[in-house]
Amino acid sequence: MTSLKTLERPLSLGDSVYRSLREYLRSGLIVSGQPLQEVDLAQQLGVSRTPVREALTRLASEGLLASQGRSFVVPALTGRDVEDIYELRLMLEPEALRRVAENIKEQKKLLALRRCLTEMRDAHALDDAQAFMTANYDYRAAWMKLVPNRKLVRAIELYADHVRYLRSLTLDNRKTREVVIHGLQRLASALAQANGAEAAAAMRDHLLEAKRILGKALQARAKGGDGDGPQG
Amino acid sequence: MTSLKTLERPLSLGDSVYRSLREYLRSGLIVSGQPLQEVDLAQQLGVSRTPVREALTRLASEGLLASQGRSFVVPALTGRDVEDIYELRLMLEPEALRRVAENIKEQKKLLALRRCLTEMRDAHALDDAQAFMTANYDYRAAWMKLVPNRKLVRAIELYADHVRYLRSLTLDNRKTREVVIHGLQRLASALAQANGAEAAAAMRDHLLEAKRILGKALQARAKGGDGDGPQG
DNA sequence: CGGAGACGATTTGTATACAGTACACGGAAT
DNA sequence: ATTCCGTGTACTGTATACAAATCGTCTCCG
Repeated sequence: MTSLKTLERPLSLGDSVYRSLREYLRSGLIVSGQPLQEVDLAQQLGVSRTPVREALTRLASEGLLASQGRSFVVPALTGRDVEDIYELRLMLEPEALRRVAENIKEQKKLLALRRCLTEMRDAHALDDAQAFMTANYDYRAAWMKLVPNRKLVRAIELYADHVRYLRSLTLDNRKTREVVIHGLQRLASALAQANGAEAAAAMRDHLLEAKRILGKALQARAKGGDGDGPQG
Repeated sequence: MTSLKTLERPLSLGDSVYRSLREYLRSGLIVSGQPLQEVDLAQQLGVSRTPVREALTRLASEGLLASQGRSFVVPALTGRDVEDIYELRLMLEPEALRRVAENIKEQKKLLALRRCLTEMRDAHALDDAQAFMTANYDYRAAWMKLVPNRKLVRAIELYADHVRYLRSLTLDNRKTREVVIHGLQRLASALAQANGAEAAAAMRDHLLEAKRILGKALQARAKGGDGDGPQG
């Protein structure tokens, strides 16, 4: 036998709560405003405060929650935060894809990527924004799996999720989705050709474009809202 | 009054334990091998298991501990890990310093940096490796404080500490310390001139050099040891 | 003599109880 | 009427008790 995958143990309540809360945060179901109270969450999830506390601690340590006074709150992303996150992503993700392109051994590994692209195209044809976003994140997960440097993966994951729910603001738009598909097609081609420089450039352009569109969407929303940031 | 610093509340036991353990890990006082047992740690620190557990969870979530079976252990850094970490640092730290150089408003902010350099030189003259390392990390903390992008800072901090205690292997060497001083002098000059490109290049060369020397030291140690990695 | 199974001990996972603190609400005094 | 102070409530921080699971050891059987 060569390498056995460590079989997943029946994950603990702490882990379950962590995953649930994380998913709620990503999807925007828990928004900033109400302070996250341990007893509340515990009752809603049907567990005691202990695993809830553990999950909150972990989330805070990853920056998905901020401590305010004694309790945790969902931090409101400012325009500055978004700028910072994209600056960081521009440092990491193009380089990560360069490494992927240079490490492609068999084209087989790119199959999943192509499949996600197809799903995105289908969803776009059906004008299904939700399915499009799902396929979009699957695409992302697919190439992230190919990054050989695991520390790099962790660093990317540290912040990519933070703007995830914001993308729903922009991917509702038909034109935006077309631009995204085009960019990711270019990226997939570069990977298929094992062209590291082109893959990096494609990702760079994709991120710049995403940031530009997101910036415009946030500005438009701020004009209609209270103007203290993208998230209220 | 303009802006009052939020006075630090008497930090909780959970935080205290977290800081203590983190410091022990950094200094190499807790090494991999013995599994970290909650009751043990709790008794040694004079607290109950609850805050210990909280601290362990946080450390694990930051990658400073790994879960093995049910308990946490100090992960052994492999040669591959070191490679990955330096690859990541090369992506982030030169760019961070480019931003610092481009954001220098007043030379006053560089005073702390110069002071640390002086301390390093003094320590080197006295052949005090310990003081040299301390000054070295103060230097690092000084420029990190000037990085405008806080998300970038967090990403850098994610892994910089992981190889920290390994540096003691190399900074014992006189010649190494000279090289380090030279590199950081070059960096300070670039910052003083607000030359972003030169600052980035200086940091890049510094990291490459540090990685090269560390690699050699690890190889030498592996030859004498059991060869399963830098940390036993 | 070796292996397998069972039992016991040790350790983690979870719940709950208790203590301390901060915040809010109300009353009284200026 | 407003402000300050006091009391009460609600929440977090910590400890401890309890449950479940895993690991080691010992014994018994093949």
